[in-house]
This record gives sequence, structure tokens and C-alpha cells, in this order.
Amino acid sequence: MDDYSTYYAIQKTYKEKVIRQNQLPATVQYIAGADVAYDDRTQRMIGAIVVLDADSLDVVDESAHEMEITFPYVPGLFSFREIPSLIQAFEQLKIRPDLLICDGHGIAHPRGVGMATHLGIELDIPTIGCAKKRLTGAYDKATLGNERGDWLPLELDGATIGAALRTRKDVKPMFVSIGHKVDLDTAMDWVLKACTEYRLPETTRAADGLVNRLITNY
DNA sequence: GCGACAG
DNA sequence: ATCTTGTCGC
Repeated sequence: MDDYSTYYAIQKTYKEKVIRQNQLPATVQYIAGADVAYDDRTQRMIGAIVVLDADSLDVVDESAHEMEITFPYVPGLFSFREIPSLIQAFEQLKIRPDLLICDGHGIAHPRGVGMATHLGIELDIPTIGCAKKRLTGAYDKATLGNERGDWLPLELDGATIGAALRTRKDVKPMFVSIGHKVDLDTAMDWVLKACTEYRLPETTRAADGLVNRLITNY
């Protein structure tokens, strides 16, 4: 468990497959959130996808999958740890979402292939990276406004890889980036639309709530 | 060599 | 991620 070269190679091929243009359906009816919870005692994890109606944000479908933890947590290879359970959960859904908002980064990643991008390419659906913490890239913290909707580009090597977006007044910003098949502006629009009362989007909160309920009872 | 480092 | 009490504010 110390030679990750094969995984870096996979990321290198995936980086070329990312679609940065908007490829959402004309009408986005369903959006989804994904999250995973762990039980280190049993070395098991539960991944879940929760689908919400894009307008009302009511939960319309959800699915979870429990399995063994097979990959350690390594910043930069995070997706390889969570994706197996999320793929399984996704396949069991009755309602396929038009857009998936992930709890982690998209292309705002050292090699351009974070969780949201990796999942988007494997599932071939539009995805957005929406992380609570910065992984790479920089922005002028002191210049970022404090109002909901205020944002600054997250830059790396002179390129914009994402955005530090304030989803509520006076809270720490969220880090939004393209996952797959969406552009950054559209991604920020959807994240803001999904953030009604909390810093985190309702999609992420719904998935987080589900996996934590399940992990507690097993 | 010294930090930084999604969940 | 997960482990955990109180506390400040709307």
C-alpha cells in the first residue's frame, strides 16, 4: 500500500476526458448529492446517493451501498476510496439525476481529477465539485466579500480551476469546481440554488444525513 | 528539507 | 472522515 503509480496513471488518462462545457439537459429536473461514512472498527463503509427535486429540493429517491474499505485516505487519491460504494449506490437508483453535486473537488485538484470529475467520467453524467476545504489553488482571502454569492476564482499556475464561493453571509466559503459536463458559472448557480439555509448544499446534507443514520445503526 | 494536504 | 462539551448568536 505505498505505490500509487497505477492510480496516478488512471488520473492522467481521465484528465483528457473531462468535458468543461455545459452538457446539462434543457430542463434539470433532478439533482443529487453523494456522501460516504466509515466504520474503522469493522473496516466497512456506506456510500449513498440522494436525489432531490431541483425546484422543491424534496427528496425523491435515495440509495445506499455498504462494503469493505479497500483504499486508504490519501489526499489527491481520495476518489479511489469512496467511488466503489458510490457507483454501486448510483446503479440502484430508480430515478437518475441530471446533475450530481459531490462532497469533494472536481478539477480543483493537483492533477485535475478530483472526486467529482472521476465520478462524472465513470458515470458519464454532469457533476460538480463542492468541497468544504481547499485542496490546491489560491485566492485572495482578504478580498472575498462576505455576502451570499460573493466569490473569487481559485487559481493554479495562472489558470482558474474553480471558485471560492460564499454560500451564506459570513460563513467560510465553499470550493466549487467543474466536475464533468458543466461550466464553472453553471456549477456555482446550482450550488447556490441548493444552498438554502446552510453553508452546505441540501444535496450534500441529505446524503450525509442518510449515511450517518445508516452507519449508526450497523 | 519544510509545509500543505478534499473526506 | 471520526472522536466530543460547551458556548455564542439569531
